[in-house]
Amino acid sequence: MLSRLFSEVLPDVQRLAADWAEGNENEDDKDKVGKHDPCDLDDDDLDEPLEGSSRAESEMAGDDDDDDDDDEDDEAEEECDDENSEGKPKKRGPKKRKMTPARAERSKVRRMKANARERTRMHDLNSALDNLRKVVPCYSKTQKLSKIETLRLAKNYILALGEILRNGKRPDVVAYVQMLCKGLSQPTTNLVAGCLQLNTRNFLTEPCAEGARFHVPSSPFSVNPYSYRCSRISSPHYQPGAGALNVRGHSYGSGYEGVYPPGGTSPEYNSPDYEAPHSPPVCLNGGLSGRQQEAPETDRNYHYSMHYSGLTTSRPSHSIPYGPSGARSGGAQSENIPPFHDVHLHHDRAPPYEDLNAFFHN
DNA sequence: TAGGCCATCTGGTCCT
DNA sequence: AGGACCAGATGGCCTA
Repeated sequence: MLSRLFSEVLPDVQRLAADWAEGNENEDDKDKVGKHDPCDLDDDDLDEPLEGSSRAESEMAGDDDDDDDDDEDDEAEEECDDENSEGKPKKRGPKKRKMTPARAERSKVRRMKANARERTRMHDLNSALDNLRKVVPCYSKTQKLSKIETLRLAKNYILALGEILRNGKRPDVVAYVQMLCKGLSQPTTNLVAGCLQLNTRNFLTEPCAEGARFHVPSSPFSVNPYSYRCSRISSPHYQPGAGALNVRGHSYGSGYEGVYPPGGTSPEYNSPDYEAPHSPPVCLNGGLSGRQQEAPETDRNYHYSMHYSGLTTSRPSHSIPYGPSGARSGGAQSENIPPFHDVHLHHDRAPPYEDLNAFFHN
């Protein structure tokens, strides 16, 4: 793309540079305009066909003439003055400028450069959005949240974390899910809720033998799409290629219709086909990270071992209504969940939130 | 086929 | 003046 751009633009630029070097008072341009009275430019002048111009190019040439080639404009104005000095009344109002081939060419080059910049800008913006996707509670490399859903979820996520910090206590999972899903589309709501519900159940029901090492004791709402994915794959209901999540296309797999209630009423929804183990951001003890993507793999693993090893399983001390989701289906789900160390080893998220971590350990 | 999402082009506006 | 930013238009792709 860029090479094509350069190959197209560079010759023009070089030619323009050469034109410029020949002098601003390029007589060629004057000659080309010569048949027109510069002071009598009207719409017809702007409509003159441009060689090889598309509709866009024609429009571009027609409306870009207001800010380029002032030298030529000055020339035109000078000629106008000359004419006026001969007695003709001076025309008022904005002057319409002749779109000479050279001017059109320059305009074209400028437009192409602007397009390239705009593309780059949008790519940067999309990169930032991708980074944001990685730090919101649900992330998949293959099934991306839409832009708008990413932003909504991120906003809710920030608000939810702020709420947690403000209250200074572990959140109610149901309320947390509701807060997180506020304003999200139904598919995204299902996705997020599903992630949270399952992970909650996982953490609460995982045997201590396995969970002792990797449990997040004080994180009642740990979100880990990877375990989400694993639960699906390991589920007896899982069929490769069937019912895969498609956030963008809003296909979330059979049995995953409608909003998954915060209480968790679906004993066996088909988990979305998450492939990327990237997002445990709601795991305040170990998974919240905004910079992990820059961290090398070794650093990430280091962070995880820092946070997960040696932790002991403990239920949240206050009455969190895990009941419906956790109690009703947690056991069945957890049977199919691989040990969390399988998850975290694939995790590329470093948890640099020691402060927050410490806060929730107190 | 309709609808959602996206990339790109484009012109306008604002800022440096 | 040039670049950044923005929003509208357009067309492609994908899924239900």
